[in-house]
Amino acid sequence: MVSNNPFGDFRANCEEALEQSLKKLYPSTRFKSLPFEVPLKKEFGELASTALFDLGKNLKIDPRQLAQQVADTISVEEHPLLRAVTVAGGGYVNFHAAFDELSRTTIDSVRSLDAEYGHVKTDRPLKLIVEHTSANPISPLSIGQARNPILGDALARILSARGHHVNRHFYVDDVGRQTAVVAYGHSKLQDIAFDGKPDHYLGLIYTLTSCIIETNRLKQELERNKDSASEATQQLQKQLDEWVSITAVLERKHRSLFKSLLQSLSKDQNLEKIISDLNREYELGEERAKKLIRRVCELSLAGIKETLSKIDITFDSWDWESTFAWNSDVSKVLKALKDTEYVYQEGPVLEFDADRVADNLGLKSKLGLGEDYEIPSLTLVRADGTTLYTTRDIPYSLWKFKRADKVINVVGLEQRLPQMQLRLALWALGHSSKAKNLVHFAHNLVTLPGYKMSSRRGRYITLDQVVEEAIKRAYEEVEKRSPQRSMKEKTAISKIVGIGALKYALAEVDPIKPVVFTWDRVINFERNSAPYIQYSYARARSILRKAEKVEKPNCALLVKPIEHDLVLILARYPEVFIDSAENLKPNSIAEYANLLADKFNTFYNALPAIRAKPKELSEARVALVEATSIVLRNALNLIGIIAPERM
RNA sequence: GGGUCCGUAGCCUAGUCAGGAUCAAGGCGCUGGCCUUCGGAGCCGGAGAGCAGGGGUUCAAAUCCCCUCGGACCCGCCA
Repeated sequence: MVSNNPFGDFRANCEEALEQSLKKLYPSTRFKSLPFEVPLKKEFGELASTALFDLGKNLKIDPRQLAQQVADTISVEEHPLLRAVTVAGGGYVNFHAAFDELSRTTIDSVRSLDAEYGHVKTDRPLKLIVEHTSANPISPLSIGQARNPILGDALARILSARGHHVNRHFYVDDVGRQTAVVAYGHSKLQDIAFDGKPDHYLGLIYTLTSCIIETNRLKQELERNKDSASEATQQLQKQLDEWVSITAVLERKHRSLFKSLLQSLSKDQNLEKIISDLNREYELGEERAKKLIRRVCELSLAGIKETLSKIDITFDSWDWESTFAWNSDVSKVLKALKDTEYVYQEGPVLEFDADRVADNLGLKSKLGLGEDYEIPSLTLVRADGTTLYTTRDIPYSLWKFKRADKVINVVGLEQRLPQMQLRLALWALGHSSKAKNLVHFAHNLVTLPGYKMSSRRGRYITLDQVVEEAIKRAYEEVEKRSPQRSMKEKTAISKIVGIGALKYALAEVDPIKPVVFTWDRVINFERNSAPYIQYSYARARSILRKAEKVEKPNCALLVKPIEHDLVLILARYPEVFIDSAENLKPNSIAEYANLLADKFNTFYNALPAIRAKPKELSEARVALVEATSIVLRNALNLIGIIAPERM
């Protein structure tokens, strides 16, 4: 029999058995759901129920006695995956699996479902949009942001394996001050040669331009306030000092570029105004601005795409933010919002009263907020008539919901408030179901020890750098361990291993927790890493290349504890997968893959497969190896990591 | 000041949402073994925490509630 969830079948057997038994013993008592848990020790079986603690308390009978009654009532013959039911502790009912049957079902199922094994389909397939990465097209992707594409891509793969129809969208954030800054800087430097990727070049221009503008602004402001020795002045001075020191570093590193940029910019009078004019013109869709800004965004984006394609991350749709500004979607939304009671004018500025929406619709507790917490208002329109990021995100969200039932925004933790305001805006507009189906998948950042990366300050390690280093280090490892392979093969392997290591390091940690960047952490080849799992896979494949093809293994011959362990882990993969997909937990797949690799290596070391005697045992073990290799590969693929045949 | 999140061995991480078993799980590092013909990026063993601290709820708390402490993030006419 082929099952897409062998452990789930075992669980169902246990539930049936317990339910029937309780019905027999206590016909009048109704049970809502019977609690089960996976025991920590092998001697306690494969699944245990704590249902009798509760019942015992209600009936004022020792739970242990009840458990014994239950165990006595159950006849395991009626449940194919059940071998024995025992009682332990203060009243646990322990269910022991019939391994001959469980092994057979599991191994048969894995081998026949192959790439589909474990990826149990949902009953309610949805059209989903996973929006991720969505980096500003003004600088290269940094390692600080790198969890976003890696987690976003893993989520998309997992949800798609779950049977949802998933589209991956990249929101190109081309509207806003930052693109005006880089476009302006770029426009002053037409013919400078730069070897390297365009996003790296533009990132540098962005930093240098920001630096000059910022220093300038702070100096002017200090000049204006020079008579008052207030706290504000001190603050300004402090900021200026920071920028001056940043400038010093940049000037030293990029002398000629900095010099020519400074020369050009100093000819212009009011830099602040130039930037905000350019921003406004772009938002209005004026040709001059379009020419300048689109050009730099496209250049940057080409570089970003190149980076992403290196790590095998692709998108179905590139959605330009400016589209929504230019096609009147933004103005329609603003008009609709103005018709609600939640928008008010504050001088020239338009504000959205998010707090009131939450109060009126009783949403605060749903949003996890205290009733007396006041949600800050959101500025929709600036004094100069331009809109803000979150404002434009409202029509974009509506646009996404025309194409999907549910939208998952993979966005940094620091944007919690704007993401919440965005949802509240949808509620205010009457789109409550859309608001409910808008999910902010919040993740923490990768930080450098001691400080946060900042592209404005030019303080970042690019993802390109890390990828390159990862591949380089992987090559050295391959060279060390498999010097006999051809150069071509070594290169191919080192890509798979290096990128795998990087992805795994960022995917394995709970997304909500920060990751502190160190090279050794992000490029790790030892246990608890992608290379370790990949190595286990390669070992399994190596056995399979040498072994004869097994048709009908007799899995009941697998009787050693480690063989049972391995079967059990394989059997559990579908439940791990379902939990990971339903609760958006890519890291649990990473964790699982590592556990499976661990068990496999123990097995590998303890028992021979090919040369086991008799032949039937060897066949059964080879089938187990094959099943393991399939599940290792399936799990790795879900987090975007390739399982190599050799390494 | 207000809000959200995090705090598990020297270090990194799982377990916390859906509370359970007198060894709290892995990895790094430390340490003692294993070159057993299927790949040593490996395997087997040892030492090392009682889950930030304190109260409470419960038959049962790392897990739930409250308080305190420490750290991160947010409270922009930035994104």
